[in-house]
Amino acid sequence: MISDKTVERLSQYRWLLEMHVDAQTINLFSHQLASMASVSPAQLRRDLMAIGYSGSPGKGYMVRDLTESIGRFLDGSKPTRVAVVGMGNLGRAIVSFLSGRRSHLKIVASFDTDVTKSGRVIGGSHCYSQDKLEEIIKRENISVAVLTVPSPVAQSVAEKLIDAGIKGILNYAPVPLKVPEQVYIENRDVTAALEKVAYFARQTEERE
Amino acid sequence: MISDKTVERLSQYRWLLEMHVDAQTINLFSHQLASMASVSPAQLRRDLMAIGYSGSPGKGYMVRDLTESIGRFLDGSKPTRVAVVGMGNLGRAIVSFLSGRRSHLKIVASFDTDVTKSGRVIGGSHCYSQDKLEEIIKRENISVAVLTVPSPVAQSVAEKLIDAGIKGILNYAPVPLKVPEQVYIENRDVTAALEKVAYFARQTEERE
DNA sequence: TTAGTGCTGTTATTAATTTCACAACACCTA
DNA sequence: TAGGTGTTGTGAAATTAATAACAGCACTAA
Ligand SMILES: NC(=O)c1ccc[n+]([C@@H]2O[C@H](COP(=O)([O-])OP(=O)(O)OC[C@H]3O[C@@H](n4cnc5c(N)ncnc54)[C@H](O)[C@@H]3O)[C@@H](O)[C@H]2O)c1
Ligand SMILES: NC(=O)c1ccc[n+]([C@@H]2O[C@H](COP(=O)([O-])OP(=O)(O)OC[C@H]3O[C@@H](n4cnc5c(N)ncnc54)[C@H](O)[C@@H]3O)[C@@H](O)[C@H]2O)c1
Repeated sequence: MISDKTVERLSQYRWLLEMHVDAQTINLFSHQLASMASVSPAQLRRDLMAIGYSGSPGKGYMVRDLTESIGRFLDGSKPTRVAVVGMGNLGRAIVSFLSGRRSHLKIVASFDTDVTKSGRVIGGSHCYSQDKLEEIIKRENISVAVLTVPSPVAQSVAEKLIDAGIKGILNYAPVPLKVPEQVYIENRDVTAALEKVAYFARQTEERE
Repeated sequence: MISDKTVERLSQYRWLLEMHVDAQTINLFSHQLASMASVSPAQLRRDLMAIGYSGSPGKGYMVRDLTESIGRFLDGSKPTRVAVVGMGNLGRAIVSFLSGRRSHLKIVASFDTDVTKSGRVIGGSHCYSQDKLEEIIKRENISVAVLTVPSPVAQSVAEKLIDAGIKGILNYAPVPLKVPEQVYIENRDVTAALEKVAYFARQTEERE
């Protein structure tokens, strides 16, 4: 089984390969890509070992080939269909950011209880009323949701999503969701992240 | 030295204590708070040990007291002054979300190169022109920055921030910043997070 | 061809983090 | 008082993650 951390780093390696390697570079050494990603060369080689990719000594890794290998591993055969639930400030920012990006992550719908938001097209995808949630998720075969609703309703909305068949949730509400273990949850609590940064920033200040 | 993970969990414990514990509850057992946070009781006890807090057997932890202990540990003596750089969709969402929250994290300024954004008050804090960055950061004694600028400029903006004296950065641009090691960086790459969720969601789908 | 160089893949080692397990303690009840 | 129950704090064990180390290969140059 492959780890959490490894998957996240693979995603980053691919992004670097696609965005930060110029077209004429056809191969790269582990220390080069590792340094772009701020990880150790050993770590990078180990991550690639996990997906069964091999470079060649003296030659390194073929950029095109490696990019595709990571893609095959991360993306699977068909695009992942994604919904964003809660089209407030954050939800809209995420939709507009992700729309028309990576073709294998498709934002196909969004949901909101607020009638001034639902029924419109926001950031390139249709925003539906929350009542339609189960229907649309099943019909559109959506497997992943981004949850950006106010925290008091996050748990109950998550349960509706899971009942409707969602298999993974990227949760921005600062509540640790309680879900059955087959559902994968990734929590992104902004306040906790900022408090962490503030704590360590103060540590370095005080060390002076 | 206290770990990364522990600090993040402490922040979460505090949030739960403040928001999810009703006023008449005066004490809690480790298994109760642990279950709210979805961690093991042993983990919780160990985290509290790290900050030198002690409960009492049979009684558990005093809610008020524990909340304050975590606060003393995380917050330090004075509020942390924070700036948001790049007032696009995401920057504005974060500012409006954080303004008027936790009093020890103060958003005191924001910055943008776009003249239609700078010079105004956005989400309760003044948005300055990017030219003023160094001046304001020094004058306002800002130690932490949230970075929400387009990724091609993220590295150069980060360097300006560090020159101006910033000690910690919460980075939303999907580039791994290269910075001197005294500066604490927390990367929040939305795409990588979503790809990770999509990957594990697919795993559970295929396991069926 | 042969020796040399510099890389990869993988095993071994070390480090970090989490969980286990249990003595010691507080409190309740009789 | 004494015995029972249920919790904490923490050393030890287990697990997980990261780093180091190195054999072996590919290529170069003489
Ligand atoms: N804005 C940020 O930067 C930010 C940062 C961190 C965390 N968050 C969290 O993300 C969540 C949303 O933040 P926001 O700033 O976008 O808030 P917001 O109030 O702007 O948006 C919330 C949206 O959810 C909708 N909504 C409410 N109940 C709903 C339901 N039951 N089903 C579907 N939609 C529902 C509302 O109509 C609204 O449009 C909150 O939990 C917040 O704590 C936001
Ligand atoms: N919107 C999202 O949900 C989201 C999610 C993940 C990551 N991101 C990342 O966050 C960043 C911002 O995203 P966004 O959607 O808010 O984009 P955006 O284009 O809406 O906002 C970017 C803002 O930065 C400003 N800017 C440009 N150059 C600047 C400079 N040198 N100094 C200061 N300000 C500058 C622009 O004027 C603009 O207001 C991007 O790197 C993006 O990849 C956004």
